Amino acid sequence: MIGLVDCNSFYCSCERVFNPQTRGQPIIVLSNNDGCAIAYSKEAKAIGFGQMCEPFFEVQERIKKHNVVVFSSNYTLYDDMSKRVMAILNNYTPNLEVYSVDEAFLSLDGYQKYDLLDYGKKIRKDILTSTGIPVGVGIAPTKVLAKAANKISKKNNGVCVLSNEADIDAALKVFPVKDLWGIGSAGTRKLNLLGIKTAYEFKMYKNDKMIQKILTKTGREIQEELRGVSCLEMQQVEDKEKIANTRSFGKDTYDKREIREAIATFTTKTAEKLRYQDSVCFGLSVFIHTNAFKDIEQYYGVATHNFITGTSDTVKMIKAAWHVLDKIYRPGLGYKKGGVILNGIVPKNENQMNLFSNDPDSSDKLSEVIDQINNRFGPRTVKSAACGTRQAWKLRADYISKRFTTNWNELLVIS
DNA sequence: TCTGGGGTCCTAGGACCC
DNA sequence: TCTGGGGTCCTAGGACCC
Repeated sequence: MIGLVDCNSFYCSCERVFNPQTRGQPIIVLSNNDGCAIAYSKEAKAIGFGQMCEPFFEVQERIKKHNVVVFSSNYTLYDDMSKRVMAILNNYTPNLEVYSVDEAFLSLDGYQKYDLLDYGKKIRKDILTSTGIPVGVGIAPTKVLAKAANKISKKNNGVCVLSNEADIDAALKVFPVKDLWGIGSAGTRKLNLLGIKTAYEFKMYKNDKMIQKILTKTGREIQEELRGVSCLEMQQVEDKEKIANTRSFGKDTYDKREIREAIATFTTKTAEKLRYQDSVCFGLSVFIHTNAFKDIEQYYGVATHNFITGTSDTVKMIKAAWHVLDKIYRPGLGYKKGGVILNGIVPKNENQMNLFSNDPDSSDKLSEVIDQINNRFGPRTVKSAACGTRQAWKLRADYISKRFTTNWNELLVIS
């Protein structure tokens, strides 16, 4: 059996832990740059919010009208709360797969001898009392079914166990196919054309070749999982194959120097993430983008630099990124978005050395020391001057909460 | 005025090789 | 007039997830 534990309205719940006066009030959390609403508490959903990434300025009126509490996103806080939740879950299974910041799969093989409903309730209570975060627990024979059980649990006291065929079929008969994990809008449209509306109809649909054709291997696996055949194994934490840092700028930016600073900053962050997983990269792509929401001529510039040997050296990577930027930059345009994406990522100890290269990462030690300082004294205590000091391109965060759990200066004060 | 960010997997089709 | 066949590797783009 597999369990899926998922935090309810995770970002909102994190904010609420440190702002208990918001209990019972609708909360929304905004995306980077305060651009869109991306998370809603259940009270906010109840009064009609819930559309993913609805532009903030379009919902302003309704926010005022309903007295909705608004927060900018505070990823430092959410990441730390996530770690706390996962640490607790680790006590309940020998094999935990952290699937995202707010959910995890638990292998429960051999746990059939326990009352799984009780087990789910216990997990739920433990996390709530230890962290203040409410969660839903779904338990079933496969990942896809556990996901479905989890969704059902939210209307069902927070725990749902689907263990035998009859219970599973009864649940699937009233489960819309569009709510299945892995079936998005395109897949839903195609399945509807075949007359498939519920998860049960999908499970029973006999023409496997047709499913393979319209939904590829992914869709076939979902179908098998509905039938109780496990196709999606528990995964180990693996190194990332791509590392990105991309941002919308606070305003349209015409100044190339500002864009150079932004690109240097993005590169610095990707390099840090790269070193954190002990890897090097062979490719570094840079893109810049005009404002897609404006009725102006659009330009999307993108190009890649390939390194001869893998690197994770910030200085070398910024040089490369700037070189790419020079190639794609077109003067006279207002840029709204930019980013850096690393690819060709391999573990550092598998790095191919080039026989003729006379260009070792001289600053391996340097990067290491910078990482140590920044770990100890806070992010970007030391950084390359290329990142600039003014950072005029920076994004907005007008409603940011404090980093209650990770910064001594921002602890919650109770008076 | 204001419109997110970071990932994964799969497939088709091009480039290349013999 | 007629213009191989089969294989691998790589990448762009679509779909999906949170």
